[in-house]
Amino acid sequence: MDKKNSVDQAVEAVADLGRDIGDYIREQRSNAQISLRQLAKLAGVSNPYLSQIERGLRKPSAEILQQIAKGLRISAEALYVQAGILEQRVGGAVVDAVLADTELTERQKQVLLDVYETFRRENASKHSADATEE
Amino acid sequence: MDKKNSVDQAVEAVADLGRDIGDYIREQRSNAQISLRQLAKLAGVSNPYLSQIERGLRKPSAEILQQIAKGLRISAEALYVQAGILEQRVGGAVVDAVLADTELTERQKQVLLDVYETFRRENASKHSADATEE
DNA sequence: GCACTCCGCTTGCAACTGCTAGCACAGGTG
DNA sequence: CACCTGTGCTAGCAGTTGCAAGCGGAGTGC
Repeated sequence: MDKKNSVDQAVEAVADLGRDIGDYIREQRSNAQISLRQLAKLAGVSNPYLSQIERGLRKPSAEILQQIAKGLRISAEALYVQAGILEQRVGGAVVDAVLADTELTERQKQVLLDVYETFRRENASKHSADATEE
Repeated sequence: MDKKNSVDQAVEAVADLGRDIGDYIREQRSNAQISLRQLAKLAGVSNPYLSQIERGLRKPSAEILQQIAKGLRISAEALYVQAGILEQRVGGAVVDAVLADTELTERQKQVLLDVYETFRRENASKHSADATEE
């Protein structure tokens, strides 16, 4: 019984993953205000396939994600993260990378990290404001 | 004739890509001094398939690469770069981290990377000036 | 000789990926 | 009305991916 529930949950989790990347792509496409066919053309993939991806029916390869990212004018990495291919390391991948960068002075590092934190704060408060309005 | 040569070259280029990741995996495995079967077991993929990958006969998905990376105890990103899924960007770690950060908008990412590149350019010219004095 | 373990590889197959042809619907034009 | 363009989706298919079963070879111990 417990094992069955565990398998069911795993299946649902996988299905959710497909929906995650599909929802994300649809959202970005909506933000860009282009139709499914337009994005498919920009990305160089077939529009039925893009439709299936958005609805979580198919799981695209990294190459297809790369093409979709190009069509959306966003980084492929962002799509990889949504697809679970690339890890989004919480709390500090950017911080770590900046601090470790030997081509920057310490002062420049601080400036960069200040800008980064400012952006993050802006996005966090905008996110809270959205939640408050709803 | 020209078109045929162009197609041939494209085919060879694709085959080379397969050999690139395959050679790289074999090399890492050799460094780790483990057999193909041992790595396959550690990675959780079938050993015939791993063999085919190493010989460039098959093109593994990102998920399989992730598993192989785990078995080799190396980062998945290193394999993605070899497979052409991920770009190895100049100034890599910072750029990669910024692009993959889902808490930033695409515009903020560009701003941050612009600042970063500006700093690096400053340091590069300062570095050249130092070299000239020496 | 035999049986066993390890090695890397071949083969055939099921499931999956990405595509083409085409559908139904909505809106606009003459 | 017919025709056109645009929209997102269905269905069937060819090619690809990843696997299991099994092979031949090498080495070891009885």
